[in-house]
Amino acid sequence: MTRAEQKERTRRAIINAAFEQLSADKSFASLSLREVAREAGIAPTSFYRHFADMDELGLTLVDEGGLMLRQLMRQARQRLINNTSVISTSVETFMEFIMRHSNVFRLLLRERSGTSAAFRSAVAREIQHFCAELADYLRKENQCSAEQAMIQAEAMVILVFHAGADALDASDEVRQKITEKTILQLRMLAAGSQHASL
Amino acid sequence: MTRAEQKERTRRAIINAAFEQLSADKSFASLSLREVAREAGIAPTSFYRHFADMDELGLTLVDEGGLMLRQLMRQARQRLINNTSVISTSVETFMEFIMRHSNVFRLLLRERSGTSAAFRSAVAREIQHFCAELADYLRKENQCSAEQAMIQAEAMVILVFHAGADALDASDEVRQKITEKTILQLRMLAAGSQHASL
DNA sequence: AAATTGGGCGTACATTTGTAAGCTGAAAGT
DNA sequence: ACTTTCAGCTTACAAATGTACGCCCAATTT
Repeated sequence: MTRAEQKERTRRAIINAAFEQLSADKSFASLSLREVAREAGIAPTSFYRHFADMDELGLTLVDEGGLMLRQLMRQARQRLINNTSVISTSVETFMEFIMRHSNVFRLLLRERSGTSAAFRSAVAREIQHFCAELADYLRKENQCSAEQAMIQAEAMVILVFHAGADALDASDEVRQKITEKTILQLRMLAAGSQHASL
Repeated sequence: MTRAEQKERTRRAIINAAFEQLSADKSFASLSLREVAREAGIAPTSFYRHFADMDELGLTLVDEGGLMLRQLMRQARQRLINNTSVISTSVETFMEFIMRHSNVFRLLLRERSGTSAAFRSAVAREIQHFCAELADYLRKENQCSAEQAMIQAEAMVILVFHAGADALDASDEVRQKITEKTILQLRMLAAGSQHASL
């Protein structure tokens, strides 16, 4: 095995260890370098061969999380071909995502309002991608102004994100309720955005 | 000075010290018992005379924060007498609140998706009060079903909260933009909720 | 073949943390 | 006047943390 390969491998081990330890009761901030190193199976000081500090690791995690989100979006758009309702398909796809990758979602959710400005803007950037693509879709669909579309898209993303946060801790049954509620909220927004007098 | 008075006084000192230390770069979770005690001007172990642990203090802070929120709501309703637009008055009042008590707002914002289930549900409860009162208002105003009103109210509160989070770090100018955007979003919701076919 | 590089390790240290144990002195109760 | 109560203090300790320093040895380069 080549040296670069091995290095990449332990780098992944660190990243995976970090994701692994994130949970409902464990935020990234409460993660210690030593804990991550332990989980990754390396000595604490070896951590520095890959990241300058925990912040650098954290930003990497946020980037990866954002990447996964964008993949999710593509997936949702593919589903649209076979399904008429944009809104319900999107919300349901999102719910599947947060269940499958709850740790990733929790990271983004928390660091969005976390203590590190770098983290906050990193998450904001990822969400912005999300909004921009949705706005683009809305503008084409509804033939409204780009600004109007963006404002609507942002509201939609906020609502869906929040619904995801609630759904994380909920039972299957409650999560279904939340999904329906969110769909209704998005439809309110969609209907209202068509109104001339705002 | 009576003994009970003195005890209450240091209790307040602890609470105030905790609020004082919350900031953009310091969450409650990253607050240590010793730090708070130092700021409050007492010995670390004296902390235990007032709270069993940091969690108990944190829940107290959340309660106080919720109380302040409800006071804010009353204030907004009083302003309504002299002003026609419910939505813009409410959003503007909210923005004033988060600027004046940014530490309090940050606490609620973060612990809403924090690592402690007790904190999360405490914050959720406070926000629920907010929603319930708003829903009541909407129901009377729009003569819609209680359920519909609640769904709309929740969406509104989520959007306003999120706008507040963005506004915290923003300049006066940007904050104004955010305020206008949020008002527009709420109007979309209000207009859309009147649509029969959802 | 020899020299260099670099990932991983063990040791070590200064800090910070939560909290246990026990003392003190003034307020409150008798 | 006495005893009791109790908020606050000092001291003490074990645990955990970030990270500096230097060694090792296999992959790479020369």
